[in-house]
Amino acid sequence: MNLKEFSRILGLSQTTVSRALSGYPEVKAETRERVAEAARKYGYHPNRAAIGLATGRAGAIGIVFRGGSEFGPHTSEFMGGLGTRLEEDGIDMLLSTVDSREAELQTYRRLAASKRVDAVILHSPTMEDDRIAFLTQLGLPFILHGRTESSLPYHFMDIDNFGAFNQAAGYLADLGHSRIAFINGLKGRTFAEHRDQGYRAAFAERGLSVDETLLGNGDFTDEMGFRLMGGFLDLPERPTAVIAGSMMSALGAMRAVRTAGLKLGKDISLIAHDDVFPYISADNMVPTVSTTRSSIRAAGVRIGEMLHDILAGKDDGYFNDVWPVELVLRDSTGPALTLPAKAGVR
Amino acid sequence: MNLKEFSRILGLSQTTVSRALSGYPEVKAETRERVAEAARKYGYHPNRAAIGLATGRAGAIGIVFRGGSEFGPHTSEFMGGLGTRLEEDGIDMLLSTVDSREAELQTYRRLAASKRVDAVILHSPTMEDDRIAFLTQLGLPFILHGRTESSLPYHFMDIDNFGAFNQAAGYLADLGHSRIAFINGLKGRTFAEHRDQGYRAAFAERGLSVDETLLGNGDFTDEMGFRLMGGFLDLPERPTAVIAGSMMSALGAMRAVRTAGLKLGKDISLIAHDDVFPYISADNMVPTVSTTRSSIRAAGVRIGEMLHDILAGKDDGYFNDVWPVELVLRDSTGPALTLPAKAGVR
DNA sequence: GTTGAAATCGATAACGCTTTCAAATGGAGA
DNA sequence: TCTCCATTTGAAAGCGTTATCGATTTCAAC
Repeated sequence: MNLKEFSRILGLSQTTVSRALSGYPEVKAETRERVAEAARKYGYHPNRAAIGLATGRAGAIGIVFRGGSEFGPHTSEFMGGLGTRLEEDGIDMLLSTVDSREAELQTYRRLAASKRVDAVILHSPTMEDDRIAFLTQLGLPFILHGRTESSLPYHFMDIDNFGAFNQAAGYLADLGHSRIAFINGLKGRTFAEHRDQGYRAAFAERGLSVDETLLGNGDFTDEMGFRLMGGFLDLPERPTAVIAGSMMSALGAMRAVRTAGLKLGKDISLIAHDDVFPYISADNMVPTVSTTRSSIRAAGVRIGEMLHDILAGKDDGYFNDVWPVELVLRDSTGPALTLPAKAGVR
Repeated sequence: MNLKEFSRILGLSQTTVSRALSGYPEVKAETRERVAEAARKYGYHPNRAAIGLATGRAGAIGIVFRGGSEFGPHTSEFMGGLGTRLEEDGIDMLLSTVDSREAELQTYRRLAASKRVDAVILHSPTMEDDRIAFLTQLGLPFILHGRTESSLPYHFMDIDNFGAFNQAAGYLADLGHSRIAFINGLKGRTFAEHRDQGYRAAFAERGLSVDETLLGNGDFTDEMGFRLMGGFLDLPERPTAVIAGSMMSALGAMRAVRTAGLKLGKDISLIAHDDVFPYISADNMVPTVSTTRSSIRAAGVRIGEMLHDILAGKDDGYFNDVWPVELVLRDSTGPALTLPAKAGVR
């Protein structure tokens, strides 16, 4: 069923039907209703390719994943939020997977040239990210989930990673911990750098010095958490607290603590960053885990909103959201019992 | 840049250029090469909407997620595999999220009517799944990841869930375990039913009877694993072994076992189903976990292949893949020490 | 009744590609 | 040199929308 036939059934011109369906004002309310109902009845949906050709808009946004392995739990949650928001506007999400950075840029070029998408969403930025310049020059609208260092203006939405980990480290320090291990994310990623800076700033503010041997980087897996934490616990002066960049690595770290025969919340304090996954809850851990908390799903929804505004053309200036992060205290954090270096007394 | 301008630059007709780019045989190899190179040089990519309009093909496949929350780690892995395969054919993946079953069907109708996708991929089937009949009647090609009971023929790709859990339960039973708890997936889902059947069959084959109080259903989260296992351990006659439907629930179950002061692999044996996530490895648990193992990513790749064949029109008959599942033994399984019912001795 | 403006509606030209069918070109054979 | 077939190229007709105008209807006010 196409517009021609559909409008013939209705006894209206294609123009009127098209206008009625797209909600243009110059069609009588009664006519519009009649058209809408008929569309429902006959299951008429305009051919998307034809709309695209006529309007120049694709009605879809693109997201590219590197390696496919980049498609982790964080991504899923984010997409869930983004998708629910985009659904409202009838915008679809187009996914691509590539195996290299070069291929990623190539994909953007293809998506732009072939007009498959109206905009793309960037994620996992590094401190210096060539995609900003590339896409700006390409003229393909984009929003970055995260931040990067760039002289060019661009839309982004990020959480206050600096503040979150500054708070976490500061809180632990104020509990008397001075040897605070840090299981951070992948080196080079902006969020990991910001977290690192926040951590260091907390120490600096208190006149404490950072022990570099207590810092580790890696992807957010249970395994990485276990390995890094195991290493920290083997140090001559083990840490009395640890900050984990994700619930996954926290899980591994907790395992390492238990394996070492230590008690969480007592011998070792833990604060983890919680992206709020429905299937891993800090409240259900034993002990419950103190977290810096920020829903990655909510971030997806927000970016969907931005996208809506940008595609509707009402983006005067650039969206530059930075969300504060909440520190939620639970049972995994407590005062430093054993003061390292000099033998501590209870 | 459009075809008209691009072909003018080349001094060829639109027809020839189009044919050269699409690999038609009636264009001289030399011409084809010249066109291909120019396309690269000028970054020409045909407008996808125009192609779609002219050919009637969308060049994309659709996947619908309910609730957005359905978008868990299993899905991500699957999509990663699927995406890498589809990439080869230049087929994009179109994602939609909906909030009800009704909306899901509605989305399929929209995708089909508006010709946004050439096929869809179904997942998370229940034993009786109305989507098969719906899509068959709609005429929208589809592949089901999983299986369902249907009188209609359809393409599917599934793993041998029956066999996997039959093997797992059988192996534990042969080690002397008779009280084997089972943390299964969501009730109603085909895979969970098949696993249940496999479990029961293992008992039946050995003349053992199944204790229904040791069976639990739930989603694949750490929390659910913890809760269900906790319940089992509180029973007057606790189980001596447990089978978990996923690594997530296994993680929770392990936590419950430890919390109860029991030792894994000794007091309690564990077999978990491993979908092979890169970020949670059975080999890195303490103790290492015996698993029934089947890469969900590989399943994605396979379905991508099927899709390729179906869209190329070379699907004589229906794809009905069922993959065997491997039982990998590690340290979490051991002989039953305490025989329940009569007081066991250590 | 008329009139004129406002409210509706419709014919038709894009949009950028594929594909059909016809035309041109090239080379082999006579 | 000419004819004829095979190879290669081209002109033009869709594909199903939207958007631009121009045409028609409606209706209040005279």
